[in-house]
Amino acid sequence: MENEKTNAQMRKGVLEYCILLILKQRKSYVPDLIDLLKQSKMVVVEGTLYPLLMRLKNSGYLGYEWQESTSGPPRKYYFITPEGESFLLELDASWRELEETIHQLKTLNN
Amino acid sequence: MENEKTNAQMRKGVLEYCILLILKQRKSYVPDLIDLLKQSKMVVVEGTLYPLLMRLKNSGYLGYEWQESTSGPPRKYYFITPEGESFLLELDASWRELEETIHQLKTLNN
DNA sequence: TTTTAATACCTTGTATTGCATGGTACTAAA
DNA sequence: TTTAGTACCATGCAATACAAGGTATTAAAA
Repeated sequence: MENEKTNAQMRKGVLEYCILLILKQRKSYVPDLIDLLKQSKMVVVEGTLYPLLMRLKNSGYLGYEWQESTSGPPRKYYFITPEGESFLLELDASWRELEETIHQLKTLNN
Repeated sequence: MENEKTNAQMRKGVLEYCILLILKQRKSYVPDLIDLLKQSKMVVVEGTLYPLLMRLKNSGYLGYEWQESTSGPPRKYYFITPEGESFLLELDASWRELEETIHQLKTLNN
């Protein structure tokens, strides 16, 4: 149980990154995102996602558009903006650096 | 500047993991840890580290011993316990999963 | 001897943020 | 017209990283 907390914390840190990775490839609305993230073992709930999307939108990295649905209320589809794409490039670099860091720490030998 | 925040957040999530990776290989006291982490671009300050080490110790993952210093007050050297080692194995698994997750999300194609 | 500088420990207060919970609104079917 | 399903969003709490400041020990300088 202690482990799950740290496991969760690891995943938290890359949550924004994951969202942007997904939205780069397909417009999605919140239940879409939750499903996709669940498939990737990133368990996330609405209460986390909505504020996060709001922040990313307010930063100019995301936009959205409404789409009618045949089975319920309209859906808010988020998509990545050009600024979001370049932000994503930086996150790619951050991620690579982080991988490199962990690799280094695993092989401290001096 | 926005990037640095997310970059930092990514690194936060694996901070405990990094600490344990280091302590598995050498006993260290706080200024040691800060130096090593700085070399790995994980910028961390005392105010973060002390409470974190306290938590890990209280969870049984770390122990410590005092050592005299020739250049100042005695140092508190932390080391990893057997429980810490097995916790670390779980974190290794979490990290591998996280890498796998990101890899998957980068190649969503359906 | 007294003071200063360096080193190392630790605590407190603040801000961020993920999550649990609950609320509102639209659609379709019973 | 009521109920169930779907989707949006907001509020309050808890965890935690960090900034800032405080205490204690040692050694060297005054």
